[in-house]
Amino acid sequence: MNNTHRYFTTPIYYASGEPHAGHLYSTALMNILERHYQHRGMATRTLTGMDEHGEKIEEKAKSVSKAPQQLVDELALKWKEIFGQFAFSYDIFMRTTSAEHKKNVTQILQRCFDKGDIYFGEHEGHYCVDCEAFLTGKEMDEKNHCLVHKRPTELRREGNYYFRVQKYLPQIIDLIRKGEIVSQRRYINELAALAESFEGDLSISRPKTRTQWGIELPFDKNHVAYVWFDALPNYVTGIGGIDAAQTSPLWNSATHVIGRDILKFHGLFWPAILLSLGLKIPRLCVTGWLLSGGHKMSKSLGNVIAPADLLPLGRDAFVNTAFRLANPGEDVDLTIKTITERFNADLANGIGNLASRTLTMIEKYFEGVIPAFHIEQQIEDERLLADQASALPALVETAFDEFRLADALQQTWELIARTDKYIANQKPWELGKHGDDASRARLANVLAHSTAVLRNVGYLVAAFFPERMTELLLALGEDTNQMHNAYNKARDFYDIRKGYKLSVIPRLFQRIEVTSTSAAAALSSPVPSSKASGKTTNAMNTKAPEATPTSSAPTTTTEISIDDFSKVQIRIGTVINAELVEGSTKLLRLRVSLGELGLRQIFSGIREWITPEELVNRKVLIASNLAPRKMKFGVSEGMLLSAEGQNGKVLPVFVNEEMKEGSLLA
RNA sequence: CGCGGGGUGGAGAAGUUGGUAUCUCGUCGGGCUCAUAACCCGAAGGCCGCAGGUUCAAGUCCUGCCCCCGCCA
Repeated sequence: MNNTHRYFTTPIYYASGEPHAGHLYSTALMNILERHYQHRGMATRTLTGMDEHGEKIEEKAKSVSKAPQQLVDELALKWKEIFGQFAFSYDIFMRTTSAEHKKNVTQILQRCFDKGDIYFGEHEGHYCVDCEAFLTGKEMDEKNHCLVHKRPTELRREGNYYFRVQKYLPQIIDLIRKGEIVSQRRYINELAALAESFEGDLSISRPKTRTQWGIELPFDKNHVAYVWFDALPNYVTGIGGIDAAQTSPLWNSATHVIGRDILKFHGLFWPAILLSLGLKIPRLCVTGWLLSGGHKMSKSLGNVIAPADLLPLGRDAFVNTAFRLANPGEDVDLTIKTITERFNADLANGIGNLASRTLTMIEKYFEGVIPAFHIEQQIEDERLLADQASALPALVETAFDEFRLADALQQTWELIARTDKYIANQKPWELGKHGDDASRARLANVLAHSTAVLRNVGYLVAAFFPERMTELLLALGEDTNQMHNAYNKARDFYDIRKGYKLSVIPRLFQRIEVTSTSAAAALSSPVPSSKASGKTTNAMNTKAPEATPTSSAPTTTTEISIDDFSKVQIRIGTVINAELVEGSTKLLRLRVSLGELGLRQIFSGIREWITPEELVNRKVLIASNLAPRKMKFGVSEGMLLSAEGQNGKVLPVFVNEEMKEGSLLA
C-alpha cells in the first residue's frame, strides 16, 4: 500500500429496497476513511452505487408492473437523495446497468475466458431464486425449502459457465493466512475456513431462458453474467477498466468496505478473478452487524432504524455512536437512546463544552485575542498535556491504518477529558481576578494550552465531524483550505494563531434535550421514532409506551386537555388465554375478555419478560378503542398497557382483582 | 456435534505473552462557577456464564457443560 493514494468503496447496494442504518454505516465509514487520508495529504477516490441486475430484480419489477430499468432508475434516485441528506459524498455512484460497466464486465469475461479460466459445465439441482444459487442438502429442509428464505426451491438442470476458483484457491488461502486480504483477526479465521471448505468452481452465468436482465457473455449470447460476476468488477469500472487499474496507484491502494455476509465473495471469488486478470487484490475492511436493542435489525422485530429516524438526531450523532461504540468489524448496538446519550456526553459536553468554556474565557480575559504561550513558565501538567496531544496524531494514524476508528476516537477523547481536568485544577477564573504579571502569564498559558488542544482535536477528528470541526478551526483562525495538511499541523501542538481576534464563539453541538413524553418514550426505547409517524412495522404497535427515562432526565410533560384524555378508552380486561407466537421472539398472543365488549385478540411484545402462565386469569388494563392493527401474525384489537419495571423489563400493569371486566377508567 | 461470534459491577465495553479488575454511561454524595443544567472530586455496586483441572498465582491456559446471538446488509 502506497502513501500517496487511497481508493475506498462500499458494496454496491442491491436494488431491492430502501437504505437502512446498515447501509448508512458502510457509506459513512467510507466517507470517514476518505477524509482521514485526505487530511494526511493523500489523493483519494470513493465509490458507492447500486447492483441492478439479476433474476430477483426482474421478478420484483414484474411484481410492481415496471420495466426493470425503470425500477432501478427510481431506486438509484432515492438512494442518492438519502445519502445526500446525510452529506455522505462519493466520487462515483456506480450503477451496474451503465454502459461503461457493461463494457468493463464484458472485457473481464473475455480475458478470463481467453485465459482458459472459464469453462462450460452442466448442473442439476435445487435452485432458490432468492439465493440465486443451487442449494446443497444442508441448505434445505426435508421439503427442499430454502432454509434461509423459507421458500420452495425449483428443480433445475442447467448448462452454465464456471470460473476456475480451484485453480487459484491455494494461492488465495496463502494470502488469507498472511492477513493480506483481511487484516482483522476474527475475519482471517472465518475467511480461511470458508476458503478451505470451498468445493467446486463458481457458476458465473445464467441462461437467457431464465433471465434476460443481465450482461450478455461475449462468448455465448445465450447467457448473461451471474449477478456476482456482474457486481464485483464494478470496483474496477470505477478506476476506468482493467488496463487503467493495472497501473493505477488508486487501484493499488484499494480498500473495499464490506459487510461480513459478503466476505466469501470479496475474499475468495473476487481475488480469484483478480489473480486471473493479473490485478492487485484490494484489502478488505469488514464491518459487523448493526443491532438495535441487542437484536439484529429486522422488520419482524420492528426494531429497524431507518434513515428517517436518524436524520432528526443528525449525521454527527449517528457517526459518533456508530464508530465510537465499537471498531468496524464488531457488532454495534444502536438505539435512539444510546445515540442521544452519547451525543450529549461526547460531543455536547465534551468537545462542545470545552470549546465553549475556553473561547468564552479568551473573550472575557483577553478581549477575544488568542494569547501566546509562556513556555518558560510551563508547568508539569502542561508539559504532559502537550506531550499527549503531540503524540496523538501518530496514534490516530495507526488506529486508522488498522480500521480501529473507535480507538482513535477514544484516545482523542482522553485528551479532551484531561484538558477539562487541567482547567479545573488551574482555576483560570481565579487567575483572571488578579492583575499581576505572573497571574496573567499563567492565565495565558492555561488558555493557550486549551486552545492548542482544541486545534489539535479539530484537525484530528475533522474526518468524523467535518462541518463542526471546520467551524471550530475557523473560529480559532485556522486556514481550513489546508485540510490536506491537517495531520502535519496537528503534530505541531504549539502552532496556535496567537494574536488572532475571535469573531464568533461557536456552539458546536447543541445538547439534544428530551422535552416531551412521546420523545422520552422514543428515547428510552430501542424502537425508532417513526412508529409515532405511522410508518410502523407490525409488532411494535401493540407494545405499551415505554416508561420515561430515569428520574434525573430533564423531562417535562406535554399537557393535554381532559377532552384529549377522554378520547382514550382504557378498560379492565381479564386475560383468558395467552400463548407464544410462533415465528416471533417478542410477541405473545392474548385473548382478553372485556365484559360486554366481548373477547379481543391482542398481541403484546412482552414475551421476553413474562410467561403466558403468569398472565392468564389476571386483570389488566387495555386501551380498547385503538384502531385494530393488522400484523404479520394476525389482527391486534387493542393494546395491553404496561410499564417499565426493574432492569429494563416491561411488564403489564395488573389491577385489583375486584375490578369489573369491561369497566372504563375515568 | 453445520459454520461463526459471544457470556466481565444497572447498561455498553477494554482486558497482547497468567501476577492487586479498567473505561464510558447511569446512580448517590460533595465541589466549583469559565462553560452547552456543563465541568471537577469522591462513593456505592463484580463468586469476570457454570463445574473441574494446571499453577505459588487464572477473566487470562486446558477439559466438560449451560446460555445468548448471527448465518436475506
